[in-house]
Amino acid sequence: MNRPTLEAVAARAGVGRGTVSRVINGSPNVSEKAREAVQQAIQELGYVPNRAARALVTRRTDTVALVVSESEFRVFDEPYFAGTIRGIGSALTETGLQLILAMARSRQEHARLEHYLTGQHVDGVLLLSLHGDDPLPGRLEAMGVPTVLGGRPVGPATPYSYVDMDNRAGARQAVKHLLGLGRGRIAAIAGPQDMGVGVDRLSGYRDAVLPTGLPELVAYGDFSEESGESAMAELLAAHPDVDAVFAASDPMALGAMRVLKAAGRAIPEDVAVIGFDDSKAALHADPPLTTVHQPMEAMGRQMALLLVARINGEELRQPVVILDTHLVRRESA
Amino acid sequence: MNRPTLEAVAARAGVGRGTVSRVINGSPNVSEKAREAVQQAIQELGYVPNRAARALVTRRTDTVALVVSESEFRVFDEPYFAGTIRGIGSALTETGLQLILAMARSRQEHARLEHYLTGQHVDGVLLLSLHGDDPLPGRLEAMGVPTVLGGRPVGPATPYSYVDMDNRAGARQAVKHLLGLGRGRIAAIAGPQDMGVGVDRLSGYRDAVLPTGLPELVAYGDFSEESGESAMAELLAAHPDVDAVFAASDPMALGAMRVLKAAGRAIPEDVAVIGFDDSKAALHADPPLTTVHQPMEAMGRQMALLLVARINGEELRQPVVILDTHLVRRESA
DNA sequence: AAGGTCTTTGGGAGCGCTCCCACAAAGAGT
DNA sequence: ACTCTTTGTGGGAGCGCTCCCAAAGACCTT
Repeated sequence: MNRPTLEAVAARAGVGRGTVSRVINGSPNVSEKAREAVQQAIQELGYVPNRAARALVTRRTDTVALVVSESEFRVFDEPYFAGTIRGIGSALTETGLQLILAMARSRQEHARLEHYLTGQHVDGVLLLSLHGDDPLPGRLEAMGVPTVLGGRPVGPATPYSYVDMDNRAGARQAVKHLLGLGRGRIAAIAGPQDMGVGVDRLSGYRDAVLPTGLPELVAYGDFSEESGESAMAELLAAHPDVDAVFAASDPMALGAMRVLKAAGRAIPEDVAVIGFDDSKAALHADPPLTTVHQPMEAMGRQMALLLVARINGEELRQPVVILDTHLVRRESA
Repeated sequence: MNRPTLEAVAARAGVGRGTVSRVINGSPNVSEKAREAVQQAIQELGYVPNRAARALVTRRTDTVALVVSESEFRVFDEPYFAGTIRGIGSALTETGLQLILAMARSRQEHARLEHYLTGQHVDGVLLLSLHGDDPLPGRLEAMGVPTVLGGRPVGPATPYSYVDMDNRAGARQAVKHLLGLGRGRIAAIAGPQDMGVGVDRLSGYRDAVLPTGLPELVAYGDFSEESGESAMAELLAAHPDVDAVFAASDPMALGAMRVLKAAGRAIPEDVAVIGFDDSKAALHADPPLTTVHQPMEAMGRQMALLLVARINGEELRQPVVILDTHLVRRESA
């Protein structure tokens, strides 16, 4: 039952440890004959290198962590999560790295997690949907742990590398579409303003509305369906004449639609609605929700690729990647 | 920048390596004085044990893998996934184990994954929603890797340990509720019959229908919304007089509802609908979907706990855990 | 006071690997 | 023929930890 070691392979192949190691790590300076002998021995013995032993000497664990911290614990429920993790997974398997899922709910678990991540247990860290000025990325980078964020962090010119959607352009395009429909009382249900996504999607709305001289009607939510409902109720109370809504997330748009319907407004006749995410739920909504598509799987892939490049110490021309978004027209607007 | 080693801590505390190791691992035979000195040194140096070094000698990695294989890659989209992983995460952090997410899309990645998992890189494996007679759990156990399944595997009396919902009882209860409503043409949209869940939920339906002498009207789906739509269409064509539907998953129930509405049937007046999952979407459906609740987070926790127990070599009286399900009555039935 | 037991301690050995140095073998140049 | 490379190879050292053994103390007994 005991797994064979490098030494066993060497003995079997009639070579030294060094040669076996070279074959395994693809060193060029190995004779064809030796390589074949080693490969056969590996095959016969079913040899699998011991990661721990390798990690001990190389000081690399070939492992990266995807951190899901307390406030974003519900990411699992969110439509974008599946795509992102899929992208991360596919990019990572290609490079042979392992993905560990690090979760932290309480504050003390958070501290423990930071301790763990900085304690040479992972080669790099992937951080999803950061809120506010979370100190984690700064601490990690300070300890020499490469970190890549998913979504622009708030604050001016942070030094972190990240992958993000072009949220601003997407929002702008959505609102311009509403404008093109002849709507004149366009409201926005914005996301949390302590997140880059939240800020950027609202900026996009403003970009489109400002030049027209039309009023800015804004309510805030936290991307959840419930918050979309209350924001819509608020909007409806303050501006009964609203004729279009741009919601910064699909769940919020869905919540808004529910409230609008309950208030007797026809969609899109009375009020046009556009969401953001291009989630599955948007497609199945009634009426199907016009929304802004964002390439989630690509984002995951890019995050992983960026991280791998940084782990390998490559000089990055571009530590930031921005992915295109575009409007998907359906029936709600 | 170099992280301190055990030896550094020992030197600082004025004790030997052995004593530091004992303190870290909570050995009882350490004097109070030594323990304090060591703890302070650890604090001052910010010492974090090197996992690789420890793993090398203990032959334990303190890591378990959650395998998400090709066919179930969409689990990320499924409502039950979030709860399960949450439960796994919370149970695991308590025990200090790390969770690695192992994904395999293609067949060859699958082979590589098996190689990896059996190659002493993880202490145990968690397998979600197995299809058919997947050879993976058998291979893993044969190689001495403890494995716990989420959901009963098909086939009579497999030797694996697993955690499952009482799917049969839940389904039976749902159908009995339909019967209690006076419905007499109750159809089932069953899940894949190569999965325990699929089989059991259909059995529950039969348990309730059989004694009544009413006809069994069954169509099959794969738990997805789309499959629910086509199954419902099929059912409607074959049995236009159907007055109730029990779907083996919420997405299928939602798909069925869409088709029913399109066919002009009122829910629940013309056709009552019950789903299974108690997902968030069920709550927000129109009308709110009556469904069978299953404790997903508890399932995740139990899976993790079972695995940990097996890893620690505990003698298990009960290598199988079945969790209760119950009907949640809303407006669709 | 001497011998016993139990607790606590330090440190050698060794886990399986990579790194690197020394050296052998094979060409290449004079 | 001889040196000087170049290429390929074996194996010592050591990564940071746990295990375990021998020895030192502490505390009883008689």
